Amino acid sequence: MSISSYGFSDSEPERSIRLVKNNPPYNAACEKCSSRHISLCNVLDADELKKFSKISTNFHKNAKQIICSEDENADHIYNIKSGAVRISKMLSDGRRQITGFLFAGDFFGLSCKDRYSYTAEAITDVSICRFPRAKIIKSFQDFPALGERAFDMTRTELESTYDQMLLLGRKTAKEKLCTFLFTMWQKSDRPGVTNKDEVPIPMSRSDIADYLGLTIETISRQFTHLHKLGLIELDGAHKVFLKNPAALSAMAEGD
Amino acid sequence: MSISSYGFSDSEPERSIRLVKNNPPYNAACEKCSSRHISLCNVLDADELKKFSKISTNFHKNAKQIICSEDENADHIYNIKSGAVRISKMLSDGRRQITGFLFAGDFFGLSCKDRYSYTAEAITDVSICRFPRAKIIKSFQDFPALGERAFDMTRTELESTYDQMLLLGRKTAKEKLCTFLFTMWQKSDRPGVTNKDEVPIPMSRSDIADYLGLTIETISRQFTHLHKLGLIELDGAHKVFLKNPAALSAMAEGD
DNA sequence: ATAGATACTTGACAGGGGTCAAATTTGTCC
DNA sequence: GGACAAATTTGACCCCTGTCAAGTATCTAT
Repeated sequence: MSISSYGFSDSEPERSIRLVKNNPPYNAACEKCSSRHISLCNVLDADELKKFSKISTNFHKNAKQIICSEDENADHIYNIKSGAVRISKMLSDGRRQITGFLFAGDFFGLSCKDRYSYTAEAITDVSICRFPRAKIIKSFQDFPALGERAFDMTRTELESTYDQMLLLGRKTAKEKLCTFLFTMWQKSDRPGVTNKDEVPIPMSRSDIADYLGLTIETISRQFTHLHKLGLIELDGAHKVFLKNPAALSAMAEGD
Repeated sequence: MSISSYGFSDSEPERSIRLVKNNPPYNAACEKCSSRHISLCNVLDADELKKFSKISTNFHKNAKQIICSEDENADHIYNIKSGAVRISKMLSDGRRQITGFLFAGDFFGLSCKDRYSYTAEAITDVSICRFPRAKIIKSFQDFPALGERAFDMTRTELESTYDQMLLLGRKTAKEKLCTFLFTMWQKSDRPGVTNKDEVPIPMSRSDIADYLGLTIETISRQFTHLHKLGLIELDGAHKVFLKNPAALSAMAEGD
């Protein structure tokens, strides 16, 4: 079964279709977008945003729905307003590699070919805005700062993939999970997280395994191991408390 | 021993210093650059190239010399005119991951931070031109096509890192080496390679191992294994003949 | 609240690739 | 061209992580 058998248009919820139909002259949602300050468009002033918002469409996806699929026409760029998304590639026999987890403020889909080279799926319920590819590329010319911002974000993403390659190629299972947890902790000073030690883990063990190049059993064993070492506390499978972030970080680098 | 103890300035050969001193009003080398048609600057017309070439400096490095180091100030962008370069990151205990091999036409060093996040070393003798970071970013504004070209090349690089993450996280040793050899074969229709089956392998077994997340012993064993399967012939360690590229490609994907 | 499905954890065992060591080939420098 | 060093190959052995299986916890829907 190919993952591309689930097309975007098939899984498009009715809600977003209504939004498209009622699309105002400019997208009022942009002005009050909660992730605007950390998104691609944060370099635009009020006037520019007003113009830019005309090409934006908002929609929601429920957890587990596909946002775009490998080998599908790369017609849109997606910007996450809230929720978590996983980006993955698959081999023909079903082996999967998750190349990244994306959150509010992240964008994806700016392919260099005319087809997506990966699949994006909602981990949690997500709120997303998207832009037609041709129009956003035009916008990069109309608003050079926007193009520079997209370039910057792409370079940042590229550098983080280098770190992930070091992890995948050279770190042990324990180091991999420590790296993952510490990174999630660094990202977790967001609204909704009150406790400084608390790290919400929206994705499943299976997702973590496919992100770190391990199996779910190894992930589970390493969680248990870190717990026995006193480095973490678990409250269910999706909430972790880091008891010693510094030690975890050191362990992540093999020290 | 930190790799950053070898600074760029320490290993700068005298030859390139003379070149800097004799720098003409514009860099005549750009006009007749052999890698111009595949490089960053291939979007510039003759006039633009003349202006752009003023910020370029040419130099050579011998095999094994360091071009730039992790944590060093990211002052320059480097463009490879000929030869092969490896990009790597290291853990504190010496474990190394090579994130990519670069060849004529490739560029590197366009960091999003003020320090390089990786080390670049010459695998063969290399001919390189470089540009001060601040000036090339200015050039992206003066010549928008240049910025777009850099952005395109960065996105292409990003997509190839996704493939490499799939390889590192989910492929077997055999599949990894098949992928590597097939990719090198695809890149090898370059001047200097006459035989259609011939693939020059400039890098060492150690480099290949650190690129594929394996050890040199495993690389060596897999070379022997592929030879016994009749898929490759070896002429020394640095020249491979692909006897059946299609089968190798299928094996690279696990089919 | 209960039942079934799904997700996660734990255990037993095995194998792919790592480690250590030695032999062989290739490259380099007078 | 010969000698030494470096790189590569090959062999023996083992461990980390994967596989297979069973048990436990959590989630979802009535």
